[in-house]
Amino acid sequence: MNYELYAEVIIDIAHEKVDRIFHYRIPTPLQLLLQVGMRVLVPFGRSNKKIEGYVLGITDKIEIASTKVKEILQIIDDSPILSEEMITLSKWMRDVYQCTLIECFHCVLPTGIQVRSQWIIEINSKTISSKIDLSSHSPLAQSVYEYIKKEGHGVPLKELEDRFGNQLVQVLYSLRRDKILIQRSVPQFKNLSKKIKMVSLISGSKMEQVYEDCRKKNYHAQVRILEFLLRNQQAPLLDMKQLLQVTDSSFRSLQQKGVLAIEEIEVKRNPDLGGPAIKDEFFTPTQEQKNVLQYIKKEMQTSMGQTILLHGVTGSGKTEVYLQVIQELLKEGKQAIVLVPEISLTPQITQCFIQRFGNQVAFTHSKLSIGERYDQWRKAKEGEVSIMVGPRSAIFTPFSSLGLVIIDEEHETTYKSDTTPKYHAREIAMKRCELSNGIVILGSATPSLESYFLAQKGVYHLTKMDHRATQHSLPQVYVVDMRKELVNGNRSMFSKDLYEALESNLERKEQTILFLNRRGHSTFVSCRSCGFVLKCSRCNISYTYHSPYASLRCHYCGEQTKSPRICPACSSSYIRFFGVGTQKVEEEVNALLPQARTLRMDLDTTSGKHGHTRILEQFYNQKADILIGTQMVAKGHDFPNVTLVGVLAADAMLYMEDFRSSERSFQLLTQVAGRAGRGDQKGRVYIQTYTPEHYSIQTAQKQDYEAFYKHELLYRKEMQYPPYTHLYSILLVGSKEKKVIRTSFFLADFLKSGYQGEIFQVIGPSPASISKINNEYRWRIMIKHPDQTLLQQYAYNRITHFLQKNNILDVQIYRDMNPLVMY
DNA sequence: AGCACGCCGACT
DNA sequence: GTCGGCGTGCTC
Repeated sequence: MNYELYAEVIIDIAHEKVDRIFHYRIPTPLQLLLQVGMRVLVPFGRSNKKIEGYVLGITDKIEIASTKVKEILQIIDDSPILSEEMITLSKWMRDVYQCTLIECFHCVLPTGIQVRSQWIIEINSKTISSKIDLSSHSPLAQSVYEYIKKEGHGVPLKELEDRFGNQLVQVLYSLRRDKILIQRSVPQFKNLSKKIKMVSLISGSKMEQVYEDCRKKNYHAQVRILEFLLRNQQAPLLDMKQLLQVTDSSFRSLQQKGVLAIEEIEVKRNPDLGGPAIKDEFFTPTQEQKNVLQYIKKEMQTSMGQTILLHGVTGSGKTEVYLQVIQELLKEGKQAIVLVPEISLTPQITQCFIQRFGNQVAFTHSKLSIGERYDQWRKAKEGEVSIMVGPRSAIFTPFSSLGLVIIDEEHETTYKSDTTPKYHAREIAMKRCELSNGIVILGSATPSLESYFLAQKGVYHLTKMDHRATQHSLPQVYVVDMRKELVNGNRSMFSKDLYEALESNLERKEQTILFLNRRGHSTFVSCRSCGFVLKCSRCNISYTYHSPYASLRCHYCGEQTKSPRICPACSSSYIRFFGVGTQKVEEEVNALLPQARTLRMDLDTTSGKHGHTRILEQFYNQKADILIGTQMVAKGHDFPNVTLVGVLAADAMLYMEDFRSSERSFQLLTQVAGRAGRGDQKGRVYIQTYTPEHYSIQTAQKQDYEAFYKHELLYRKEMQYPPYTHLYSILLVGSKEKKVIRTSFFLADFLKSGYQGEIFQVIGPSPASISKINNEYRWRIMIKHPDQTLLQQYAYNRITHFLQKNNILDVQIYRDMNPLVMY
């Protein structure tokens, strides 16, 4: 049977205009091999550039002229990279997040596998050299030609561009038109898998002879190798060299004698988790945990596709519940994904899973290399593991029968992607579990308002744990009014109470965490003479002063300059530093309590692969008394000897222009407070604030989620914010300010005038809260409507229409359904 | 997106 | 009269 078959291919170019199926003829030898979900290499466009594509279907009829159809060049992998389920999920994502299908594929697949091709320019061998006439070409063309000729082979276009500058394009065009040069597209395949050399014996009678021979001649190294292999059959070459203290030459000579084989085999990497080692304890569940477990197990059997919100106070032992639920799930031969905000910050929870389930667990995190992550992904795909622990992106782990997704600390904003598609891991989890009949467990001590609201309405099922699993109750929380400290003449960053607590904690040899949500030394630098504030030249944001090297840094674009001694505006020398950051806190602690050993943990001290681990390990092993840090110290750590937590400036995030700022503050305060008193001693928490009456602080002090929830919900209802409505955010970005502004107004008017019947509230345009980043101006438009689907559709239709009608140049338009952070 | 081709102004 | 700028349109 020999008839034409065509593949329906999505081309790997992220643009709406090519976000559709292209047909390619399947060459006969590939017809039996090609499957849906595979990657193929295809020629694309007028220049037949070799581009990778994804096969979404195989068909025998096409509606376009068959003369236009090109042929698949080759299959890239030996099996489909996308399962049917992942294709379905990607298509759903494309519709919901309003992006291209290829962007969804990139999101669903591990990074670094993409095949990109390079242009190679070479001399056209079909043109006889005597006939080449360069006289009509420019001198530049002649030197380009000479250069390629001298190289003797094709030269990458990039190399020519670097060498000959921007006039090259025209020159190449005319040389190619005259058939003197040709360009060739060369794909660059990446090999992410790791190969190691494996040594093994070749069985046969020769072996004994060689062994005896080596012994007689006192070839100790070779004897050791042979004896080792007789015991172990095979082993990695590198390990053997180290273990037996032998060199390559011994292996080579054994290889020559024909008794030893060295072959390259593919291995999957086992990355380091890092973090302090913890002891494995199997907890007998408390009564509360038992109840929750029973509840979840019942749900697992009866209501598939369900989402359960597990609201458990800090220290209530959610991890143990997760572990036992998974235990149950594994019995059924299903797999689980466990999402955590960021593993390199909290390796402990991951360790719990590894200790309990051993090599059935794979994990990923941001500090793994691309190859390491790729191997973890393949372990899941090939069924070697049943549990994946990781951040947001781990939600796309390719398990074949996903039974459970756990999202720990579900309120964390890191679960929302900040690049297209702007998905929330919770939404993906729910969709995947709908497709595979699994259940989702959202766990948090401080659930997001949206989730709790849905749980109250019965959309999610709610289950609670109100008590700590250890014998000790929640820590005692004190709110300190910093206004009174000021009145009493205390101008230091520590209140009297916190300072005394710090001192006594030091004496008792108990540990302390000091939390401040700002890194650097001083948060802004200004001139006291003229009021000039030093700002980043590329961003509309003030510089942060960093004390080592007296540098000014922009926390948005990373720009760094030396701190000036005189004011750039008025030349006075009254440059002063304001606002406290973690560096300054550390300095102050060292000055006031010189006997205290301090550690600082923020973005500046945690660079490198094991940056976090080093600090956490030191603190865990009590090599320091006080840990000073930003957000990262607040999250999920378990330090039994910490009995005191100080929050230096609780107001810092309370008054940002984001309707979620109260919620963020409450969550953060509750989480930090939860770090205290996790061991045998009762914990104390001091919250320093200038607005002690604020409900976020009041409710956090009492650790009263319900009270906070009720108060915040009223505010949201009054202001018509989520969860009572949905927001659609449009961000316009470009380097030409006037164009960005004009387009913003134009688009806003277009959105305001487009609806019939339904009313869509359009807010803006207005400058984004950071109105310039990296020399790009940012404006924002919001649309509000209570119905998410209607809002989504309206925004999509109007924007699409707008883009069709107007040719928008120099302005990028980013959209986000229900943004979590207001930029 | 990324490429090729086309149409127009600033030069020999 | 040509070179080289960018605008325009297409991609199985």
